[in-house]
Amino acid sequence: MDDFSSLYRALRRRFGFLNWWPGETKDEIVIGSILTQQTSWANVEKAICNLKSAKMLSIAAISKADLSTLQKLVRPSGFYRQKALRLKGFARYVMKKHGSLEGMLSQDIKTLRDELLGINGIGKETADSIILYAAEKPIFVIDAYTIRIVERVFGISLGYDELQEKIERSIDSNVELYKDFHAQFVELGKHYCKTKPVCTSCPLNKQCATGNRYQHLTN
DNA sequence: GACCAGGTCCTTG
DNA sequence: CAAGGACATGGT
Repeated sequence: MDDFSSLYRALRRRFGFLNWWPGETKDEIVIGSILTQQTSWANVEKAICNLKSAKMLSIAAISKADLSTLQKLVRPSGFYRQKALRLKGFARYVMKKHGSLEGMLSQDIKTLRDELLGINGIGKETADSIILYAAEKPIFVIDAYTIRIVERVFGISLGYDELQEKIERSIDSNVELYKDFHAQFVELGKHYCKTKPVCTSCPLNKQCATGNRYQHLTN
């Protein structure tokens, strides 16, 4: 019953092609992936806008930035002391080790992922977001919504690595598909799958659907 | 005022 | 390994 291709088609019909991070620079995508940790995108945009105005929307600029200046610029995105530190730490690491962001991103997936996970402030989701959206290499990004939705729709409860492996085995290994499917999970989650333990209004609950748990999406 | 957001890290049991 | 707290601003 775990037909991810079918779920994707249903979501795609319901929400359209979402196209996250279209035509942005790799620097902006990476910076955004750190700023968006546990934070609404609207707030992240404010911080990105501040960085852009200050000409600090690049890894090279951030690597040389003054910490308190960085804190002020990213403040709207929340956890601003922590994020300023993470951003600067990441940027300094990249410039020192690779000389440029592109240098780091051009490595193969496994090397890149292991390296990213060793940097403070970069966990699995952020590492995978950077690999998928900035490096544009096929790795499926799992987030809290993905885990919750899969629990409700398919009734299976898996951890990050297991679910990632399962989804990657279930659909084509395609960067554009991975990007959009991940975005679709988040979009669906924002509509129907908030964190409340009991979500009676959620159409994804088992009792809300019969055979096809996401039939309502296709109507 | 309560709840939540496109997580991660650190400490405990 | 699972659970719980800290980190913080802004929208509903």
